[in-house]
Amino acid sequence: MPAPPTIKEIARRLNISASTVSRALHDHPSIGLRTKMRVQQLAAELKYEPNQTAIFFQQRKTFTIGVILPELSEAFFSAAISGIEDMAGRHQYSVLMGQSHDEEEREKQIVGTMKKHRVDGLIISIAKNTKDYSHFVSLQQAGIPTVFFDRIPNLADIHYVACDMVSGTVQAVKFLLSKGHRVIGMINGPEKLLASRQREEGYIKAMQKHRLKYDPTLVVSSDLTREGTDKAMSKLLSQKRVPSAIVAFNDYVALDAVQFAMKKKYKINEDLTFVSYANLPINHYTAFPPMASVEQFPYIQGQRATEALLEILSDPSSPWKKITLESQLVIHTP
Amino acid sequence: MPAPPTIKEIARRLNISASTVSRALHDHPSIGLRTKMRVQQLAAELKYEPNQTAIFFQQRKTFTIGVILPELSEAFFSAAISGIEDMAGRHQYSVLMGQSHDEEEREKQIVGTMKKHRVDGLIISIAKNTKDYSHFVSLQQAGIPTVFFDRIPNLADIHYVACDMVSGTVQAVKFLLSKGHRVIGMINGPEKLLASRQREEGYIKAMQKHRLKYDPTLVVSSDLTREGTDKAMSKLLSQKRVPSAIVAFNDYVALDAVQFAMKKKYKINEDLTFVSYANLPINHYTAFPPMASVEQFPYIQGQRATEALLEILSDPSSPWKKITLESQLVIHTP
DNA sequence: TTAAACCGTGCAAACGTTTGCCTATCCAAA
DNA sequence: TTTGGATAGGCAAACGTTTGCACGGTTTAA
Repeated sequence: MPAPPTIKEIARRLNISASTVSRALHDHPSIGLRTKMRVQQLAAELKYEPNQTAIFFQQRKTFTIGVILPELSEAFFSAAISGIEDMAGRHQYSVLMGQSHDEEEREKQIVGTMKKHRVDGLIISIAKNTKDYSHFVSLQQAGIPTVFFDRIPNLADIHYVACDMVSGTVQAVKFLLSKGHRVIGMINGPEKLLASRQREEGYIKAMQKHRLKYDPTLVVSSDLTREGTDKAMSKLLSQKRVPSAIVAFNDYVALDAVQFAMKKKYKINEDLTFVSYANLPINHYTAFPPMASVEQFPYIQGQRATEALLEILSDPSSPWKKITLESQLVIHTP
Repeated sequence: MPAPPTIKEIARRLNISASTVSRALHDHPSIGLRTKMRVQQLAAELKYEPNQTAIFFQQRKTFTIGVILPELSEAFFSAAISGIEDMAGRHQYSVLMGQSHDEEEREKQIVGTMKKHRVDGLIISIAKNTKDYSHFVSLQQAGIPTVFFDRIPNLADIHYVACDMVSGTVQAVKFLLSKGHRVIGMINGPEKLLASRQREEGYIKAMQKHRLKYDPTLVVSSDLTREGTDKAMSKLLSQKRVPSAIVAFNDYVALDAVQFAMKKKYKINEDLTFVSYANLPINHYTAFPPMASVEQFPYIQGQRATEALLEILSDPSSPWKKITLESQLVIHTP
């Protein structure tokens, strides 16, 4: 491993100055054709590659964006990161990765690393139990543009990309109504989550539009564990008005709920129809998938977040990006 | 965004030299306690953060490892990258990501970017249709240690981590034999793949151990598309000896095969038992998952690859790492 | 009392690249 | 012959940090 060739080296060999070499390599107009050729040829011969670390340092810019996600191995996030990487790559940006494992401490630490690496900007989906936002504020102070994505903190002036669950939920409930269901249950998530509130809002909205009265006992909440879902299900199925269809908070919940219902001898999607929110790529394959899923387009969200960030980077005075994608019901045709 | 504080700035304010500040910040023994304190206090006040880009440049080391994978959104790879990130993070390394989308061109381009970024080392799972390895050779020339992982190129002197499918296949076939199956089919992948050869080898080995003769007509191959799998299945099910159990190349193939079999009114895991190789995290949830899966531990593979790379980085003279993990049969208890 | 040892600090170079400004040469127009 | 403008290229500083070496001062041992 001989030291890689540098501009200086080329300059020395050609008996010209480093600045000339640099300009020649960049096709600067004030360099004569002769020298330009000589430089470029020698550079090719030596397989010269610019030392980006030097350039990053000198330009105070790294052409790198940091991405902090809760869990890289979750289908939703890995789709998102795929979108991020594609869009970033298309614009010659690199992607630095970190996963918080939904822990606030780790998240703060990664933010620190990213800051030290002098990433040009960040895309973050915050950890579940992050309560303190000081590390995000410090990013603002440091002048590192940040686009939040999917899980966004409750702060005033931020850029974000998120997916509105209201519209998707309205579609989901309407779909069930159109299939003749009149008693529709919902297994929602923890009440403090924005995602939960949006789902409930959509549920109510759809019912009202159809001039049906909203029965709160049909909306139960699960802590998203299997036990929580089992509890929610047994509550739902033991009430006076037993639903003929259920909207589940997400695919994991739906699958738990399906298993519960199967144990109770319900015929899935006959006695009891399920609709869910997609995070698993499996509907194709499961024997009793939900009949329809509200799709959140993680890949596209990732792309849009990256796009937004790149725009901010090229125009730092650009206004707050508040991008909301519409979720959309996808009906599974078996 | 005022310019972030630098060592120079601290030095100026304290009327001492930059070198003293640098040393004080690093707890260098030759700096007096008084100055050390003063420096560290001011640094804290100013929220000084070392400019890593300067350090990277100066140290010719970036504490960054590059990862190039075919597809970030595939469950197998996203699990792997999770392992990589965890292990890297534990050692204060960052991870730079790239996905090749299984295209040779893109792969080469990413290798170039990684080189320019001066990553300390690389972990690569090569693209399906990469035929030309020159970009990998150039990495060697540039002195960038590279650990290949799962999909490894056919080159002599390389580091790699892979998972041996032979042992897992032997276990899988044994498992089926122990369940009383005597006619066991296999849907294998394209014959040129190492992965396919290993599966067949395992199949034969297991049969021989049980003094059963190897019937080649029971091993058919699919191009891994649904159509290919359907074709393979219909071949398998229309022969004289119809298998009562099938070993499928992977989960995707297995699920396609299951659907095919269901259409033909087979009762899954009763008339026809399936065993597969895991790449989906869904066995828990599917109604008719394979009865068992050969697990390849992508997360662990990722970790081990990273471990290996870190060792190489700390001891560049270390010998070629050729790490083979044993695959292992996991029996799904419903 | 002198020399040696030690302590705390500063100097300056180096890492590779870019860029504002200056200079030298040449040619043409006045 | 002077002026003036291209044209082609060099100088040097700057980015922030680290580190080998030297320096002046104080203490310690002989």
